[in-house]
Amino acid sequence: MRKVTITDIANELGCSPSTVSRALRNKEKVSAETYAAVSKLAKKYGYRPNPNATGLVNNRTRLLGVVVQHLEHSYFVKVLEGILATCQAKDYQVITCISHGSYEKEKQLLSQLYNQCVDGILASHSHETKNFSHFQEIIDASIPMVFFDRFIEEIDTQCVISDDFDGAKEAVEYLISNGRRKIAHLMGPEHLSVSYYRYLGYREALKEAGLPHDQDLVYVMLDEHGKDIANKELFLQKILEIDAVITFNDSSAFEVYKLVRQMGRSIPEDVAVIGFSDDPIAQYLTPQLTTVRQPAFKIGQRAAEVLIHKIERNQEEEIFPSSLPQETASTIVLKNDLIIREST
Amino acid sequence: MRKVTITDIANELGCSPSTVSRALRNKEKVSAETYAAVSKLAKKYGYRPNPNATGLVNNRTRLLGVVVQHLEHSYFVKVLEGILATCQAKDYQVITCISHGSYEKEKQLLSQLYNQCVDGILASHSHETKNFSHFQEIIDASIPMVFFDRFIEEIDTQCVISDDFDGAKEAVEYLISNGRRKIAHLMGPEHLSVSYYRYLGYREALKEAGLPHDQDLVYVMLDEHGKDIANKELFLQKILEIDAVITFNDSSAFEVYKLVRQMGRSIPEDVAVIGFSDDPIAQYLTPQLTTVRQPAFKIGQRAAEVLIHKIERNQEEEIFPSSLPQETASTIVLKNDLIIREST
DNA sequence: GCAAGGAATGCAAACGTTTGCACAATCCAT
DNA sequence: ATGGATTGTGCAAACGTTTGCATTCCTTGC
Repeated sequence: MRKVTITDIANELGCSPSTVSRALRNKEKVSAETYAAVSKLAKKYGYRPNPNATGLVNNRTRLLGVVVQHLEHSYFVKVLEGILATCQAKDYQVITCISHGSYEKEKQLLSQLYNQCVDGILASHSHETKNFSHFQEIIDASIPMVFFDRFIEEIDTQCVISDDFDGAKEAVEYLISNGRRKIAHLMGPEHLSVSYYRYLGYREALKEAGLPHDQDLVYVMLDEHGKDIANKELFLQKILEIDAVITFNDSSAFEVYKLVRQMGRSIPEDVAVIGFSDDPIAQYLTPQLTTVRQPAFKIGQRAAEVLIHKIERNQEEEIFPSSLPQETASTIVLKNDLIIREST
Repeated sequence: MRKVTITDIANELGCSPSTVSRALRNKEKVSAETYAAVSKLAKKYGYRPNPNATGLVNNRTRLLGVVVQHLEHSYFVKVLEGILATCQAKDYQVITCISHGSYEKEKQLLSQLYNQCVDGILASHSHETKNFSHFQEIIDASIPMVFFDRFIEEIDTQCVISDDFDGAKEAVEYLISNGRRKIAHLMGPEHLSVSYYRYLGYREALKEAGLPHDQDLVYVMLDEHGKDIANKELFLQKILEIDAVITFNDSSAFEVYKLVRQMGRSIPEDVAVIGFSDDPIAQYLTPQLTTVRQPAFKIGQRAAEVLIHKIERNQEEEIFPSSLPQETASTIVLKNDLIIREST
């Protein structure tokens, strides 16, 4: 019941394992007959190289690690699907890890992946993480690493994100073009770069349209779903004056729906609402939610492509040292799409 | 930049690698001093065994494969989270694969996992799969395997599912206890065992309550989301007569919402609706959807536990052949919960 | 007829572990 | 003192590959 090895084939053929190895990887010269005989037997027995053995000698595993904070939002699931799609095509396997938003867990997961000898790591850091030295350690150990969804200033490596500034800006421009003038913003948790970029996009659109920026129209979510909002009472009163809201994500748009109704106003007639992400729930809300769709799948794909490119570049580098120019840290920014539905 | 090896430690200590190995695994006797010295150095350098090397000699990788048809329903995501939780605790890594509902892809993924030398596989077969020989081949190659979510009669191995019969039955009983008498069922795709069990549960509840079973109240979904229903026109007309519907999943309950409204009736006053799964969308519908919650996380946890138990049992078996009684194929059935919301 | 060159193959070391066996040193009972 | 356990350690093989070097055999050219 043992899997067939290169030695089994060599024995049956009466030649040495090295010859079989060479024939299989078609690298150095073997005679045409040997090549044919080996190929035939290998096919017959469905020979596959033992990844532990090749891993040991080549010092690579074709294993990639993914660290993500949770899979509750469909956004991260889609990113993961994108990663898996690319890895499937390029013949890498993916080890998925969830940090549950915990800094300690994140540290632990990274060190596990390091010990597992993955060829590279894709990560989106947890909410809780303020100190990024555990990522730096991985990079220092020369494990290629690419971040997605979240940009980390402190760390000098590649990153794939979506253009949140532009996404928010376009959404607000659309509201303005529909005649909305008093547009509020329900902003995400303050320390997240994504919250901030969306906020800036919102401001920029107002500015370009010559509308005043009123800080009283900006409110901050204290949790991921918008159930808890700073200065909620003020926001409730403001709902009577505004004609549109753009929120940080789709579940918080649902909370806004409730508040707007609580104040006796209707969507979209009195108040237009735009969410962010295009979570499946957007289509199940009444009215269906207009939202900024992030290219989640594509983010995953690109991130994996960048990582694999980096890995294979390193591989070459080892064979021909310094044949390639030094790669610079770069950030790939993908465009969002505004999906217009009934709430605007 | 190389990781520290057992030999490095041995050299620094002036002893042989075998001594270090023994000290680290604390197995055979080493002197107290050697043990202390080795432990100290190992800790100092953060020594971790190379998984390729241990994998090669022990013929195990602490890698598990998961094959799932997609991650679009939060159900499968939660199962995956459960699997990851157990594996995290037991120090296994998980390679996730998505079949996208394709039989060919499923075959390909299984053989990849086999070639990768995973210690075991967790799988839920794709919609399309009618022939299960590729699973049988894995089992014949003595790779431990456990199925979840879907039961396969043809294959003799362990399986973890939820009690769909009972879940549906309880839901219908609840409707009856609320005075509903003409209860329709929107059934899932016909060849799936889950569809059938839910249907049977529905019938059983009617029977026990002494209500007639009317086949005109049962309709079949032609897709996963219930946008396409066999005999849709008939169903529309029936909506005028019925006072409740239980659907195959939550997204199809949303379609039923639309149809009920289209016929000018209201939920829950005229028609109560119950879904299945407790997808997050259930809470975002208006009215919020009563649904049968499947213990998805727990299913994943249990499936992984069963698999790991099987793997470690096999391990022992190799050391002490036939010391343990033959394990029998068994099915673990977990209970569902009825989550009561506004739609009933 | 023989050296030079090339093609095809084998040998052996290496990757980092584990483990059966052998050996040396120590201990206790006779 | 002598013998047999007991204890700690090292040697070497094994796991399945890859690969630099050596070897063999065959051309080919003079």
